[in-house]
Amino acid sequence: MTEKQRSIMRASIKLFATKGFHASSTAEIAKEAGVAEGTIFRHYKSKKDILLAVVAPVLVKFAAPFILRDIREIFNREAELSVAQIVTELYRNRLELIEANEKHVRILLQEAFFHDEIREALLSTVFRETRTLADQLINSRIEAGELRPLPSEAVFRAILSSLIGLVLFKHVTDRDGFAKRTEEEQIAITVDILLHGIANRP
Amino acid sequence: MTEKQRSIMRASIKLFATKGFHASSTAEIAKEAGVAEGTIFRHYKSKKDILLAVVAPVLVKFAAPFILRDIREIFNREAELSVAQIVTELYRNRLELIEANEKHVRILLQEAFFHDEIREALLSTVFRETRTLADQLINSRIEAGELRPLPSEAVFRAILSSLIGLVLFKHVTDRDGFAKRTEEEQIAITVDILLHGIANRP
DNA sequence: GTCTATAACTCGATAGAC
DNA sequence: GTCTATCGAGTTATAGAC
Repeated sequence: MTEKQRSIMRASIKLFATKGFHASSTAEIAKEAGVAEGTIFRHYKSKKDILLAVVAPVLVKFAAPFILRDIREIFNREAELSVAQIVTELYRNRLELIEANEKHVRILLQEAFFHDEIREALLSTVFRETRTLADQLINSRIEAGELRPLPSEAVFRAILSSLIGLVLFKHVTDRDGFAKRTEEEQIAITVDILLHGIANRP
Repeated sequence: MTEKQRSIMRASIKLFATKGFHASSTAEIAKEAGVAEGTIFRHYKSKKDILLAVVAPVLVKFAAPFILRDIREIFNREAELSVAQIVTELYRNRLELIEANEKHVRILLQEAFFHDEIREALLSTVFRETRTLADQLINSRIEAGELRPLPSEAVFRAILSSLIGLVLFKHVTDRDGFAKRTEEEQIAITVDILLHGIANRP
């Protein structure tokens, strides 16, 4: 990857995140990146290629760390971690990752509306793989009596919904300035509600 | 509003929802609407005008009271209904509304990513008012001992998160064909988990 | 229907690295 | 001398505009 290429990536991320893919012209990208327009097409065979190049690393990032790599480990070791602990760590980890990759996430979600490839990639990597691993964990914890005997699909949905809620509300309330509680407290309350919802009572 | 104008609106909504604003040309809109391209510019001074000056305000102004009306209605009967019943009805009602206005919802969400005006309008009308109404209900039910003494913000987030989860999963699993349960069952399980999470034990 | 701008994209020329 | 990254004028199609 040459310096120019990195520059094209940086410019594309900036423009796609703020104006969207369709509204950003290759001429703008070239200008923002400080390269000739032709240079863009030496490296990417089409404008859409730039988009996919921007989005791909994020998909990998979100599919790979923690949950996909470590959950199986945790699960196989008959872990000493409770579901509450796992979910808390999961939420922390995801919020951090989203914050660190905010622009990329924006682009990914925005363009998932329009491009089948991106939507499909998102579903088949992040979603499906996560779901498969989560199902194993959930079912084993149900058998162990830690969780209520609910359909694992519903439990998965509850866990993911709470995470999405945390992310959305963070952005909404941040901008409003009426978030009095710290993020750590928000996570704690959310996990408390979630666990009351899915766990067996002691 | 003339018949042609209505036709342009209808065509715009259809195209914007499926391809997005930038990917839809005025030529396409004209063709879809069965009018000459020039007609569009007699009514709207630019393409963006169709979106901002017409589509967005119409959506927000007409959608907001409509959305809130049902919520108010449901909340007004609150005395006789349990939180579980209220939330169940709310979810049914919202899912129905979203299904019936899928295209409008898509445009709103898509454009909310890019246009501050739309995002702000959504937040300051639908979101804030709903939140105010919900807060009253939640706090009164906490005082009555029906709900656990949690911050109403967190309870509101839990209720809304579950709804968002239902909507998202509906679209994902629909396309996957692995939704075995009916929507009514999905709602019931979701409400069950939610209520276990936020309600006091009997 | 027509005009003008601009979109994505091409390609021959160039220049420095080895 | 060849190779590879780069440039940027040039091409073609189509956009918005009226």
